[in-house]
Amino acid sequence: MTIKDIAKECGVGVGTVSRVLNGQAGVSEAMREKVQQVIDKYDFVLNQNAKLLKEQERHTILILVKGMSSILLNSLLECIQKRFEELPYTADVVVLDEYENEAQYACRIFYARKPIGIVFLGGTPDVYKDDFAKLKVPCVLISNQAHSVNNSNLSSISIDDCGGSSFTAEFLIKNGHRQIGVIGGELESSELSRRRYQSFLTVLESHGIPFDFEKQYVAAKYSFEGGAQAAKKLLDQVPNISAIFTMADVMAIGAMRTLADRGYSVPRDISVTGFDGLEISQYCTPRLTTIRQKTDLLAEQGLALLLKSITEKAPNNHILIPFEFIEGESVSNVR
Amino acid sequence: MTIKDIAKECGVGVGTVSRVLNGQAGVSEAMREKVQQVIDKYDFVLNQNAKLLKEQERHTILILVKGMSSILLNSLLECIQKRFEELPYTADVVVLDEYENEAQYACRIFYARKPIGIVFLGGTPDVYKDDFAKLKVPCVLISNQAHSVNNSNLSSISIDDCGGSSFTAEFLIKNGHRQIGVIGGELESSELSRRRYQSFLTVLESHGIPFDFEKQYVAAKYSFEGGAQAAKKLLDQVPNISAIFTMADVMAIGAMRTLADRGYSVPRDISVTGFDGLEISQYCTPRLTTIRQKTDLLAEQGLALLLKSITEKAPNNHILIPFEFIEGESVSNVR
DNA sequence: CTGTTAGCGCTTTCAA
DNA sequence: TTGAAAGCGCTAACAG
Repeated sequence: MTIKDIAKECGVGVGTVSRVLNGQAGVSEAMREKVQQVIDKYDFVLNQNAKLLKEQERHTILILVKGMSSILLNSLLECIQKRFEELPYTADVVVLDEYENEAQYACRIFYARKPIGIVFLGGTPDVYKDDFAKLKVPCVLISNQAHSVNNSNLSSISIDDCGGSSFTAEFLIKNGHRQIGVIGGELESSELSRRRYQSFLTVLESHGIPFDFEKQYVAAKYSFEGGAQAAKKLLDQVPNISAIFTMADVMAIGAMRTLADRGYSVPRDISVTGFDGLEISQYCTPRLTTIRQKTDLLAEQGLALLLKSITEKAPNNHILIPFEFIEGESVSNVR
Repeated sequence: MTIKDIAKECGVGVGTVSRVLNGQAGVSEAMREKVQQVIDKYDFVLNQNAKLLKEQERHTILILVKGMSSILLNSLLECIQKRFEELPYTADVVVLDEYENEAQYACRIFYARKPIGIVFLGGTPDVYKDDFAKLKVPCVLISNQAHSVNNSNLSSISIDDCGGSSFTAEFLIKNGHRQIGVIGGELESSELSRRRYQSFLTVLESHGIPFDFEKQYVAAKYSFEGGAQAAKKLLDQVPNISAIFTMADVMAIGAMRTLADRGYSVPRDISVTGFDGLEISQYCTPRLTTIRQKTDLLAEQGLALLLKSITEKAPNNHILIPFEFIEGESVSNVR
């Protein structure tokens, strides 16, 4: 069933049918109705490939999701999908493995699919800097900063990592904690982790609190298991910590698991803080004290950024979203 | 940049370039190399739309995900994506809102995109029975049963709900529980919930344990918040329960949150069981006693089912995957 | 082994 | 307001 068949059945030309299907002007009301009836009769839908081939495909926005395992990205994706319902664009979702080079992938797919823009959900511009620099369509990276990539097509929007880390540090110190362990990502490979660590450290230093990186910082994967393993190492290296600052809720939950297994009570014996503010963080016991990423804002404004680049050729932009502190029950006052 | 440009630069016909690009036989080694060089030089990639238009798009398998919020579907999607790397098909992922009619959507998109098969991740065949019956390509529903839909194109693979529920019921009873609350889905609209409830009930009855549906069953959404709210209602209606059987880990976690807030200790005061065996279930405190869905098996075999329908025109099939019981720490022995 | 060519289904001029 | 016709970039059948 093609547009031709519909045209034949109506006894009109394909042009007319096309116009009706696309809601374009230049068709008499009577004719429009007649054609629409046949279309409805067969539940006819245009062949997207032919349509896009002809139109040079300028309606698709590619959404590259880096690793489905992150709960944060999921809620982000959900928000974005919702926004697309009102948009005159089609969202094409592609899920990449965690270890793939998302920028390179984006470059390749760009030639093949000619999207009008690309949304990166998650992604590590610091790792694939060179490939990110090659992007030739408006792009936006949501949930991480892309300052360091020198590409006028690439915008980014992310939480104020530094603010969140500093605030948490101040909060812990205010509550009397001075022996604090930190669980985060690999500092060499993750700019994000570096930012969060540095801000945290700076606050400690400003309070004259020493920090022995070798012992008190443990690198881990951003996962439950990563957090659990890291906590073990941390406890072994620094048995007398009173608090653990983690760079992700999943890590915090993993760490709390380890603490429970070793007989520690959170927050009575050891306090724990998270980062992200996932839904689960307010349902686990104890509720996590954490920094919430406003996923709806991230999604909304990130998309807006991209659309502005597309429609108004606005220059790229790097936005920082303010963090929100959630005081749960996982930090105790040890003063 | 099109295949024509490449051909021109090489001084050959488009046919030759096409053959090289698609790795087809019938090109001399020398020519192949020469063409490949130009292709590499420009990082040329075929226009998918043109290719698919011509080929009548028989390479795409559509993956319809019903609601991104379910952690279970996420891990399922991840497994499936991984499998596709070895497959000669392209996966097209579409995420639908929770309240959309996935079967109707599938029918529509079928006309437009002509996928060779469709994977439903999540979905409620009992609700959209009529639309599921209309599907005209091989389809597989993963994570729910589609027995009730009379459609020879539709296969399904899901966990043995009944077995899982019965086993949990026996386990609770063995541990001395007789006043058990149940938190599940709306029985009127969810066949899945009905199955799980019925099996549970049957075991209770076989042990001569009474169950007052009005008071002891609370319907809720499959979410943290749903579980939390339902638990409140349950506690109000039946203050003397010693255990709560939930139909999802997220519900169980939500329920445990409520229990903690009301001062109950799990499992000392009240036991709780989950369903799904999500990763988080083994990181929360206490670890959940639950029924694990083997997502890798579901994904693997579900996809195999679909491929068999596609390549060998195998008849549809409804498979039940055995459940796995995970004994966590959320059930106490009250004998 | 290689080049030429006829469409795939659609949109969009251009003429009528 | 309508229909006819020219491609969009590609594959595959056919001819050389």
